[in-house]
Amino acid sequence: MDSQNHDRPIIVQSDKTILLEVHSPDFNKARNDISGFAELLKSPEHVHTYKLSPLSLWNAASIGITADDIVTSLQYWSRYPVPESILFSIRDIISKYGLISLHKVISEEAYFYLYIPSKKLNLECRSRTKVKDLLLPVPEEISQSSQILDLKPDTDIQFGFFVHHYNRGELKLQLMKAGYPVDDLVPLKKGAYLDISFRTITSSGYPFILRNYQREACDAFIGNGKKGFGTLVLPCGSGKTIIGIAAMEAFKTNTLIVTTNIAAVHQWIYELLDKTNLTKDLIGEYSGDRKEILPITICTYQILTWRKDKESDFPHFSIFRERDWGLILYDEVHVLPAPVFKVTAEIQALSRLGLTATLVREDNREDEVFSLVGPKRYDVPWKELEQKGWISEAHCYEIRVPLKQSLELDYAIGSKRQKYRIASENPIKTQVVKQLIENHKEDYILIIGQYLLQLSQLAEELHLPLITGATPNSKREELFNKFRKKELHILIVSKVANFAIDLPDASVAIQISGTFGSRQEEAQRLGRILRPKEHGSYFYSLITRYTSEEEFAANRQKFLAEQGYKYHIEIWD
DNA sequence: CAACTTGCAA
DNA sequence: TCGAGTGCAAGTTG
Repeated sequence: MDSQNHDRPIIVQSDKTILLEVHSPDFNKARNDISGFAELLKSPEHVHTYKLSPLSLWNAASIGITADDIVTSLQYWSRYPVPESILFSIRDIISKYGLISLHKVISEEAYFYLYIPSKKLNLECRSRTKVKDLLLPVPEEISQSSQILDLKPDTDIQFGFFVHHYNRGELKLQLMKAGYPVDDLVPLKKGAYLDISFRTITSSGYPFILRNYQREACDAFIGNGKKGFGTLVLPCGSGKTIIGIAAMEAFKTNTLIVTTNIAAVHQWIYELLDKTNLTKDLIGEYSGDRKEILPITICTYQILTWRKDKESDFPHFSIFRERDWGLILYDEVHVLPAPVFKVTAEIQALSRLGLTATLVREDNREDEVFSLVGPKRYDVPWKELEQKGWISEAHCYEIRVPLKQSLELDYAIGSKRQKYRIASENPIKTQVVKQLIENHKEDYILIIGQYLLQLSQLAEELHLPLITGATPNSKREELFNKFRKKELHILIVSKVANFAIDLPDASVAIQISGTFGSRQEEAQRLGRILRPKEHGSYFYSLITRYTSEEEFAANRQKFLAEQGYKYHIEIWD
């Protein structure tokens, strides 16, 4: 073995994990390479773990990274020889990408042709019931490849099948689960024309120009040879909405935008009015309050999936048919609910763009997003954004606090859940909060917590205003405005912080208790709170030492590290 | 009929 | 599992 390899930063193991040494001088370069084709599993202080999965490899393949590129990169950074089985597996998985393809049949509307290159693959498809059920024999009158669009002349079509157009999504999903992601080459429907273009000066009076990476992301989606569907992964604060609007400008068509909540609906409307030539009469809100369907319509995922009871169908799905849409935008596509996938015929026929900060889903359904919305087309390199000053450095501190002595007995005898709650509500945290407030006298601070009781006690003790779900909108706005006008510089907020888009900007966030639930979402919202600041942002997480709270904290680190945050651990005595 | 409150779902 | 929060619809009120 070559001894000079010893300062290389990664170790590739035969279980498909990659270990990356954080303190290596090549850490950043190696990480930028690896993250293009491997998923981050965990990221504690010294060694980060990545994994090569079919999905991560196919995402890489979809933006033109080849098996050779990946092999070269692994061998370049690897300390020890890369296991032969890994190299084989990478080539094998990548070779399956786009092996099977879906085509339009000339003068045939109801069926598509599924191209399968070999007898062996044909048998493999037929051996899987869920795939087989969707396949139909190719009728005899279709005997030549010239009757099928986008096939090379004289391609052997004997191993292929016919597929009903409404099974388009389901078929892609099932074949992806079988290990063969389909290359969907059926031309997408063009929607009705709509004149939409960016203003050079926004309505609010600022000059507006698309940033380079925003243009690049948009081009990666619509550009040369792209198929008009896919997902863009963008860090928080990089201007997802703007990139979505750039795609709309390029398509110039009736567009349906699906978002997570009402606040986001309003945010989109605001941005569209501010930055494009679109007028109010062209932009509709389809929500519980209003049911407008206009050339640009924005709705929530929830209204789409609403139904009277489990037996009835989804009445609002009709929105997909009510206009001649040409583009569907999925905001925060990683939360796309399963039922929306069911309207596959309508959705699969249209151009579609997913926007997200992370492709990770806690239910492991990211493969469904991949096959039904589209693969990752662009990943904004956050390091570059940081260098160019579009996003600022964020410092994360985990402060470990001892448990208050009088609670030790309760903790010892409590159930798992009680333990977690006792640790979370540890009153010693209050002292730390006081100290942090002292340290950040000049900064704007949000204190975030999970339990209302804990929050209201803290609010009372420190004489600070508190916002929870029960706080009426008028009161929220009043406090937010004071905060924005700098009349107020500390605010305590409950889980509303997870959802409210209009949360004011702060440069410091102190989390005094966190949720068991979706950590990925939490990290994402925190990313939103900590928007770029001149002197960087600070995020403090208070954790009670030697309690179950530490496990939760360890798990969350990876999401923060994924966002590119640096992480420090401090002990409080 | 707009502005609420209430109950439900996921 | 629980706690807190959301959005939707339908009912109630001035």
